[in-house]
Amino acid sequence: MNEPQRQAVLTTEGPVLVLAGAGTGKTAALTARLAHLIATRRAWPSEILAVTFTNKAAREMRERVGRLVGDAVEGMPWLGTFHAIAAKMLRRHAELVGLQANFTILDTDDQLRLLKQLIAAAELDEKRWPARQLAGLIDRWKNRGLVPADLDAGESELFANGRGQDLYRAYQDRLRALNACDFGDLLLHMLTILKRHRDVLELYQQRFKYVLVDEYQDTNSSQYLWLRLIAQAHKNICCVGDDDQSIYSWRGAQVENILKFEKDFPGAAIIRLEQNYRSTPHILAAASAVIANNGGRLGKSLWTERDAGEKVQVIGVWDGPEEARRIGDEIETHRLRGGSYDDVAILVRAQFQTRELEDRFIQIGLPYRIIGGFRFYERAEIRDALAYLRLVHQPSDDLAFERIVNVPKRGLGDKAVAKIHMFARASDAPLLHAAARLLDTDELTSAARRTLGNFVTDVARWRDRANDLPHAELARLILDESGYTGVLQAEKSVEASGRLENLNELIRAMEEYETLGAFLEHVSLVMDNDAAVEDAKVTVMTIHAAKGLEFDTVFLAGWEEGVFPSQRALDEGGLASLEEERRLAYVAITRARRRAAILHAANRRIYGQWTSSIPSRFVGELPEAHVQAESSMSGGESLWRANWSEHADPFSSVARSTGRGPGWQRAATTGSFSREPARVVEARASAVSLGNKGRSDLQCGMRVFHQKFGYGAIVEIEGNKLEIDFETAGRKRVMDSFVTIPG
DNA sequence: GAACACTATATTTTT
DNA sequence: TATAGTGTTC
Repeated sequence: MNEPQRQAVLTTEGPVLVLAGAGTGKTAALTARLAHLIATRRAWPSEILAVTFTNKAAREMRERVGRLVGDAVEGMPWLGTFHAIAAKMLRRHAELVGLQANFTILDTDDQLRLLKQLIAAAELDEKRWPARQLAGLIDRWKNRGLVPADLDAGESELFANGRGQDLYRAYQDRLRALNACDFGDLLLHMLTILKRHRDVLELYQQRFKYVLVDEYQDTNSSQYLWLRLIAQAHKNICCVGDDDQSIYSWRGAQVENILKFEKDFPGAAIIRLEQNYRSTPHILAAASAVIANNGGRLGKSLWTERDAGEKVQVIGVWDGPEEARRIGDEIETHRLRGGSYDDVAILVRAQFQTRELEDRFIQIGLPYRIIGGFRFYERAEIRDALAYLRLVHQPSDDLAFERIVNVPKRGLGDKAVAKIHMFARASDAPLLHAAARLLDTDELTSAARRTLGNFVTDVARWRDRANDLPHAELARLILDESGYTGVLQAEKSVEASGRLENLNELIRAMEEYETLGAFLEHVSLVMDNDAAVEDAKVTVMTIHAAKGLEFDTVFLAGWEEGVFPSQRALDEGGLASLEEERRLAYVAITRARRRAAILHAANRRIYGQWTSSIPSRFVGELPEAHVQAESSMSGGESLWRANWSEHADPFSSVARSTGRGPGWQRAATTGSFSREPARVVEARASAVSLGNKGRSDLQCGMRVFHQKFGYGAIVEIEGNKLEIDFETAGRKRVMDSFVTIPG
């Protein structure tokens, strides 16, 4: 351990802020600190609160602490994610916010369905006021620690002409009636309890002699308030983070939390971890130069003792497919030199960029894995199976009931369900109870009555069996008896067998848990499924997903204005977003141990439209001394320049009138464009916001004129890209907007 | 309730 | 371009 790391471990008393740059051995210091606290008997494992953001981080920390202190850890009951810990606490005090201890934790899908119902009930047009938007707003309010009563008119105004507050309140009432809460509530409810009930607050304040927070720059307001309350008594709080790696502000994270730590905890010790053990000097220099363009940083300067290694590569290519081809080639070369696929990651800004890579990798048979996208517990069949289990576990889980009452199809359509709803509302009972009672009436058709009767008795029987059957067995029984597996088996498609396989996997996963309740809790808090160790593969993922990881070789694809930095982020958040994008660039570069290659394409298909683009401003911010640039475009750099020459710029007239939101303007005037003439800045704005459709006046075989290459015949037309056999320059690919029809 | 046509829409994502 | 969600028809 180096000196600052030792300090981070040994400064046990009082508030401590550890500013840990990328790759500086943060986790090692953190786990050593925990082990130290335990080994020196400063606290029992149960007296330490250690929070992380992801399950993965929590798992890793638990393992590493275990390795240092052995079984004495006994699991550390209060080491976990914010949400897991808050859920654990909330189950003990649920009645203080009107919930029962066995409350359900809803996921986004349930949440959305519920909100849709509420929006419909409020007689609002779901088209005009989408549930997703309301979900987003409520989430943001919760992140900020705001309950419905805290909203002012301005906040409420953000949805459906001032009805935001009402809907938020209705949503919370509905959740309470369902004995459920969403993710945000886990923290928000605990916060409410800690504020209102001194005894509970003191209980936790006394218990936790030491508090440790990982990734502090990612905390949102409610997490921050929660922490501050709990740490107030002993004030032994150690927060670890890196303001330069704050990339989750869109999720409510407040970098300010880390920036104002000293104010919140006067006399705090500030420790900087700056020696980097991960990357080469070139990579570090590149990352540092980029991030230096941000204002308001706490400031760190990373250094390393490692040998220089290769410069950071910057590769310009013609279009997206070529980018994928190039990356594929590079990886094969790496492989031929004895490298492993596991060493390599390709990081992208947005999920859609993985498509082209995937296409290419399939084509050349390069083994890859794409991280992100659909997660195991989000698959429809898994959610259906879970809904059955939830309903058996908790008969008042109306959302589960609704989800599966007609899955598989049993002829209980909208009408039947609407009647059950009416009945439930009238008698203030859960849907399952209402359904049972409805059977005694003549409200339903005889067919519906019979099938609903079967369903209700099935559920009752499963509930009975829950007492004597192991829950994995129970799950199997339910899936069989409900006809769910039967339907899939009958289908005989590849997809159906995949689903059956997933269900088997689910049941296998259940076996690892003591009780059904414990399993369901795990599922709602841990949405990812531990992937089995596989063969060597290259990894494709978003930069967000790569945070905290490292790879020998990293390809950073799609560094173009509009893609990265994302135009949308710029439009919405202006300079603040630009800086967050820059932090994202910093995170991206610092993932690499030995080799980083940054790629940008001149043309890219976005939503099916060919779009011209220019290199990301972040490429311009890379320090020349540490970069090796090349361009593979036909015509080389000259064509590149030709694209933006005064004459050929197809956007020069449009740029002045369209395509610039207010956000962009702010970003454009404050960003660092010093290397480029002002006119190019405008071209940048337009290049990404204007799509190009292919021209209708061109045909194969036509003779056309090109500014740079002269006369030639069109060989091929693909969207707005042309392949032209030029009389003097040979075959080139050009954009159709650059050619004219002579005569 | 299945099959089809039409239309709106398109980041980042953990829990 | 692709897809999801909605509406229409039988």
